[in-house]
Amino acid sequence: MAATRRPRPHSHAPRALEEVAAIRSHGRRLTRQRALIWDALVRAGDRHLSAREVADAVHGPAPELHQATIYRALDVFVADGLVRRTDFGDGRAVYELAAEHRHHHVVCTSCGAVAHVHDDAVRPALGRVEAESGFRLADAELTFHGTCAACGAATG
Amino acid sequence: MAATRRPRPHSHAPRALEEVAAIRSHGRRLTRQRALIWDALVRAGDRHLSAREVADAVHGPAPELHQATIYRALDVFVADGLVRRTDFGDGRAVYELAAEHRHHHVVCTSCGAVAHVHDDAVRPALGRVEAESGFRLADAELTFHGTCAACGAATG
DNA sequence: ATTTATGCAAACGTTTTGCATGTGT
DNA sequence: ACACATGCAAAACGTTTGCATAAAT
Repeated sequence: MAATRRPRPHSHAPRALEEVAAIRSHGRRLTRQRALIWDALVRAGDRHLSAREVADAVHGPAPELHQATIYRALDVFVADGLVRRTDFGDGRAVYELAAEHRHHHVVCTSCGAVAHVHDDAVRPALGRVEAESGFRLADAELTFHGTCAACGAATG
Repeated sequence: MAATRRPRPHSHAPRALEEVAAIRSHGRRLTRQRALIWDALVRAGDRHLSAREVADAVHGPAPELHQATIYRALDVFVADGLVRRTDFGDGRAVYELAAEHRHHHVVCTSCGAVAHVHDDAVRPALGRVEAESGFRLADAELTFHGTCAACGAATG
């Protein structure tokens, strides 16, 4: 399959030292693949990416980078607290840098659109839920499901 | 909502006419399989069941009842508004009668335990989220993720 | 040198689908 | 009689895993 694949000598944008440090934070090894995956998340900013979208972003520079490697890298990042994983519960799960501001999501059950919600709109409720359930929700992220304005107008 | 709210006996009574009517509500056909699946949900009360648990419950009386049929029946019930489906976002999805009181769930990310949360603990937040996002969350159900008391104690 | 990470393929569990047969209405 | 529902097997889906190889420390 891969005829001539030569290992690119450390490619394009100079990676910031802090990012390297972050990946290495828990004694992990800095590999070309992890750097690429990390870069994809950095470039995405506060737009979360699915595992598939990470693959798309990364397959330009490294077409042979396997999806399994992406899952493993993302798992590591999540385990190290560098990346946040959100499962929308409709078959989609997405990843974004933990450094982004904490926020919550609203997903349109009709068209799948996703919007962000500020934490302060939600925090008081978290306290009440903690009190009632005895669970700790310290850094909980919520995913709301509803109907977006566009779909509401169309259907309603 | 039913006009006459009879105190639901915990036991499973002979199939009530209202239940038959419910299944038929949208011109659906009342089949043996659907009746069994429905009964499983009724017997479960406010304990939600996974698709697999419905299968287990139903395979006593009808061992040949195929899992695909269960998914199709549950889809129909959900489409007709008789059953509520909740996807916990950790690979588990569960079903319960829509007639049960509306409530929300807290899932322990460590052990998977699930607790219920009353709607009034949460409703004010829903309004704020609606305002901020422009989404409509009328009958939204939330799934919170956190650490249950037992796991919190164990881990520190 | 040692340990960890990768590529690959294969396995996984859940859900969906095409099609022939069977059943409620 | 007819449309609809079922059983079955097979496929789709996203994700995980075992293992030999490769690369980072």
